[in-house]
Parts: sequence; C-alpha cells; structure tokens
Amino acid sequence: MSKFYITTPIYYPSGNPHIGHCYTTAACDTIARYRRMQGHEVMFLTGTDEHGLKIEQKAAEAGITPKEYVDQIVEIFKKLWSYMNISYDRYIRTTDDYHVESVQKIFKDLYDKGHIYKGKYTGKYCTPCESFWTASQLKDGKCPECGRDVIDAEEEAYFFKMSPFADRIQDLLLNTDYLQPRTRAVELVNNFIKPGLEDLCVSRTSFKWGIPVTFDTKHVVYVWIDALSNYITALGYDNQAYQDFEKFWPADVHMVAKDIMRFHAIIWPAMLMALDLPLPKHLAVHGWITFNGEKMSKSLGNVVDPFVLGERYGADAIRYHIMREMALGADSDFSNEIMINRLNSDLANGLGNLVSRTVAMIDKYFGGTLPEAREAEDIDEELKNLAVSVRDAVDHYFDETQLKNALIEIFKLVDRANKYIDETTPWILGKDESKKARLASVLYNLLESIRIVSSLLSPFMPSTMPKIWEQIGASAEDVTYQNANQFGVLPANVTVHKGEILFPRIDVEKEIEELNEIIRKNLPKEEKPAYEPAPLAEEISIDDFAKVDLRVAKVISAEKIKKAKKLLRLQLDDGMGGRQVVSGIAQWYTPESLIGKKVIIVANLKPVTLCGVESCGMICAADLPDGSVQVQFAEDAYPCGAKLR
RNA sequence: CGCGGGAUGGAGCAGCUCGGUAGCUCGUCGGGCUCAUAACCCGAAGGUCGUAGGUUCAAAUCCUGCUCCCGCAACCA
Repeated sequence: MSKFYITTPIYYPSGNPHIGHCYTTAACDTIARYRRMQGHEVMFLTGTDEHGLKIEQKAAEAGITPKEYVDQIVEIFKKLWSYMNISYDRYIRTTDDYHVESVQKIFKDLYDKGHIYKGKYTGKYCTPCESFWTASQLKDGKCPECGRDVIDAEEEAYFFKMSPFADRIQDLLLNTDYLQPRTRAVELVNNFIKPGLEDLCVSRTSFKWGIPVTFDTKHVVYVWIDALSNYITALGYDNQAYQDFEKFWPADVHMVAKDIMRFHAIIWPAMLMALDLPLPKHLAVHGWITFNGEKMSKSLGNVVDPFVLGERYGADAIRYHIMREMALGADSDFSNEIMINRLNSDLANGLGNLVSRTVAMIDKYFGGTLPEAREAEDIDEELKNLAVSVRDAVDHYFDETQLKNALIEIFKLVDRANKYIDETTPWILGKDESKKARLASVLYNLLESIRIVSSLLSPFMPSTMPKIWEQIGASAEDVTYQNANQFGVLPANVTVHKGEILFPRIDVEKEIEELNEIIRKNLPKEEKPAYEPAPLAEEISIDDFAKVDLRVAKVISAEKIKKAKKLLRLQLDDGMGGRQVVSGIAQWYTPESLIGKKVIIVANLKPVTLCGVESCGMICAADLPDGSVQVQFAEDAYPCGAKLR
C-alpha cells in the first residue's frame, strides 16, 4: 500500500473562516478521500498558524490573551470542517507543544549549520505602537496602524541565507513539475530569483507572541520557519509526538492559494534544502474565489458565510459548487446566482432527477425489485462503454489536481443516462407485458450507471452519496473504487428504496433575495462613521516650522509616468528656474486638468527618485474621508515662487 | 522598454503545444416526451475567435506591431 500525504495551508485565525478557506480544504479533502478509496494510506493535514503581531493585537483589543483568542477561532474552524465533512487526519496548531519544540530545534539546527546568522533589520519604527514596518507597509509615509510619524530604526534580527539555494530553486520551478500550474514559474524566477534572492528575516523582537529563539530569548521565530515547518513537525520531525515522518515525507501535494504561492515555491524549498530534506512533489496553486467580481474580504462586506450557505443547501452542495467552478490556476467568481443555477442544473435536474426517475420506475413497474430476466439491445452498449471508461478519466484528472474536469467527466455519464431514458422509453415498455425483460435491462443499466457515478462522486459529496446507495440498493462492496469501472455489479434482482429528494430545486429569484437580505443583516453597515481627522502630529516649535519652505508654483506640463499607476510627473515654474515634481495623484487628476494651475509645494524637500523619476518637492493636498486626494490650488494672482507661512 | 496572464456567439469557459469543418455549460426561441424534483430529450438562432499586418494552398491556432483588461513588482515625498 503506498502512502499519500496532502496538506492545506495552516490558516491564520485572525478572523472567522470564509468560503475561500472552504475551497482549499474541501479540495484537499476530496483528493484525500479519493486516494483512500484507491487504497493509499493517506495523511491529510490541516491546521492553524497562530502566532504573530496581528493575533497579539486582536487579542489585546478583545481583552484576552492571544491563546484564549486563537482557541476561540480554532473552535470555529474545527466546527466548520466538521460541518463540511472534512476528513483530516491531523490538525496542527502552531501553539502545540510539540510544534514549538520542533521549531526551536530546527531554528537552532539551521543556526548551527550556518544557514542563519545574526544581523540588522532596518525599517521604520512607530514609537507609540512599538511596531516595525517596512517602507512598503507605510501609509502616506506614516504608521499604517495609527497614522503617526515613523522613525528610521534598526532592529537586531536573525537572517536566513537564501542565495545558496537560488540555482536549485530555479531548476525546481522551471524544469520539474513541482509547481502546478507551471504558468507562474517564469514569473517567480524573473521577479525573485534573477534579481538575486534576498536573505530572509526569520526572527522578530517587536512582538512577543511567538516561539522564542532558545539561544537568544528576546527574539521570537518569525512566520516563515514557524508556519512552513508545520508540514514536517506534524509528522514528528524533531519531536516525539508522532512517528510518521519517515513514512509520509515528502508531501505528495501542498495545496495553497496564489497569495502564498511565493512562500511555498521559494522559501519552503530553500528551508528544506538547508535541512537536507527531500522536497515535496507538488505545489498545487489555485486562484481566489471572488465574490461578484471582487476579491473576498471583510472590508468589502462580501464574505459569504459558509455556515449560512451550508444550512440552506447542504454541505455537499457547497462542496460541489466550489469544486466545479474553480479551475486550478485562475480565479473564479462566486455569486449566489451562479451557485444556485449550478446546483439546480447539475445536482437537482441532472443527478437528483436521474436517481428519482429511475427508482420511481422500478417501484412503479416492478414493485421495487427487478426481475432477473434480461433482454439486451445494441443501444445499451454506448451507455455501458461510457460508464466503464469514466473512472480512467477521473483518475487522470486527479493526478493533475484538476477536480473540476474530473466532475465534468463524471457528469457526462449523468447526461448520457438521462438521454438513454428517452432513447429507450421505459414508460412505453412498461405498458407491454411482453417487454418486461427489456424494461428490466434498461432500468438495471440505469442503476449501474448511477452506481458508478455515485461511487466516483463520493469523495466530492461524502454525505449525499450514501443516500443514493440506499436508494438504488447498493451495498458498501458495490460502490468501491475497484467496481467503478465494472458494469453488472449490482445483483440482478436488486431492490430499490424510494427516498427523500436528494437535491431540491431552488427558486432562484426568491433565494437570491433572501440571501441578499441575510448578507445585509449580517453586515451591520457601519453607516459612514463621522469623518475622523487624522491624529494631531507631535508638537513642533516655530523653528521647526520655519524649516519647511512652502512656495507657490505653476504647473507648466504634466504627464503620466508609464511605469506607475498612481504617479504624475509635473514640470513646475517655481520662479527659481523651474523644477520637476512627482505626485501620487494620477487616480484623481488627469494631466491636462492640472496644466496652468498654481499649486503649493514643499520646496526644500530632499529630492528622491520614484519609479525612476526624480522628484524635487511635494505638492500640498488634502486627504478626503473617502481616501481620495484633493490638490490645494493657489490663487492665480500669487506669483510663482511666493513663500507661504 | 520591470515580470507574467488574458481578450472566442447574451453570460462564463474549452480549443492554441502538433495550423485544415469553432466546442461546452447557462440563457433565448421552437419541437418532442410524460417515468421524474415544471425536471428530461431533440432542434434552431446567435461568433469577421480584441485590432492591424505577416508566413501559408490554408491561421482562433505560428510571427510582428497596437489597444484594452487582470495579477506580481514598484509607487502617493
């Protein structure tokens, strides 16, 4: 028996799980179930990544400890997975003792081997928040948390040397089938490897909620080593909690969404190389589920609550929908309308109705039990041939992690079976006593098709398929993987049991209205909070202010900077020979609308280069509540170069 | 000239590696059937395959220019 190890990412419990988490997890679950059905020994791992600044802050807001905070959220995750029938074998929490122990050993090990060294991390520091930020995290040059000024600062930190692994990683991405789909490999190589891999900062002193570095306890291990290593610590690497490492490593599939692809495509392999461990076989990257075209996010108020959806349609329907819609590489849009139409056409009209009409006919014409006499016709062969070939097609797509295509293959048989009913007109056969044997053949062939379909669908919809088996009179031995490419498995005198409607048809318009109502209610629209001016900056003296030289200048010419989305290049007459200023107002002003206008500039600002263009000064503008920016135009009468105070 | 992806009937997608009748799902219209969850089956309408050129007997498919979208990177001095 061969082994199969599959993982979801460990999720960050800074908020409740949403439909995006469901996708990754349900897809992994389906693969895990399929592999088990094929006879592999499966290890299916999921979990939560529970450390870090954000958790620390969220907990502080709630007035509880970080551990208490994550305990609450983890409960919700587990409840959801139980609700969605996720058959994970192990759930790792990065706060688990054994994981902490392993991470500390791994960190020390990498340090001892010289892969990690102590260095300095330079960045921006916000004193009131006691937070470090990188230049790119800053908002308008200020602390993104509190909006106050930040200062340049240095922090002692440990770094992981990436560069020694650059060549091997490039090879992994370009010349192996590690990355699925491969399309993004070139992008990764061009963006991160060719420019030279930067060493990775792997420790922090700016927050406490993390795993302490054993030999330098003011540091905690930063997310990379803490979180990524879960894939091996959960098997018992460097700990005694489990003894599965030898058996299951390397992973067969790590499945992740595209936003964390980079970490799994570059950093994780580098870590494994440093530890001298084998690399995982595949990294399956999927897109985001967007909602009505926009990325899922709480701030957009479009998070679809999986519990709400599951309650209305059943966990299996949700599982089916997200796996049917989502392709491996690309994003896919989730909307209530698409989902309901899909559930109606595929599950209610297609599969559910097929089972219903087949079972109903056996009930009606034979009292529920088929007679053993048979009469075959040529037309049966086409149905049978398709039925026994589906499993191979599904196998193929599972190997490529293309669950959507696997479903399409399975449903081809559903469609073919529905068509077969029309071709064989069993309701006419039923009226003729001499056609009973033929009628029994037709209905048996339908049951067999349903048996094969439902067997192959059971990893996708684990709670509904047993209901089908009950209805068509199939036993557990009938619906195995081994029987999924055989025709004639059910006993000839099989007895069916008419049951509940498997997938009720949904009234689209009514349903959408109700869902929208729920969404509206669940999002207590924070009716535009009254405009809050940014906090007052630190008090300064008149001398400080005198250092700022504000001048009037006239816009001579303006143009967009091609490489940048937000920047305009402005040539100004400042009464002192002219100057060039770059301003981030392209979203709100066309270049033409600015030409000839007079603006106020900070004239003695140190020049900088933005997107390759030099900027000497800054244009004064107001920040509006909606996030837009309005330039402060000056009276036309003011001469260029006039000083303001 | 930072890197990459995309543009195909009303909507969403496949086809492009290996040129040769443009396919699928939903929707629309017409017909059939009545076993079934007003479900099922058949048929029809609807596409100059983003644009301009090139290669070729032949281009959605190969090459080049352009436009527009979307990611990543950069970026509001």
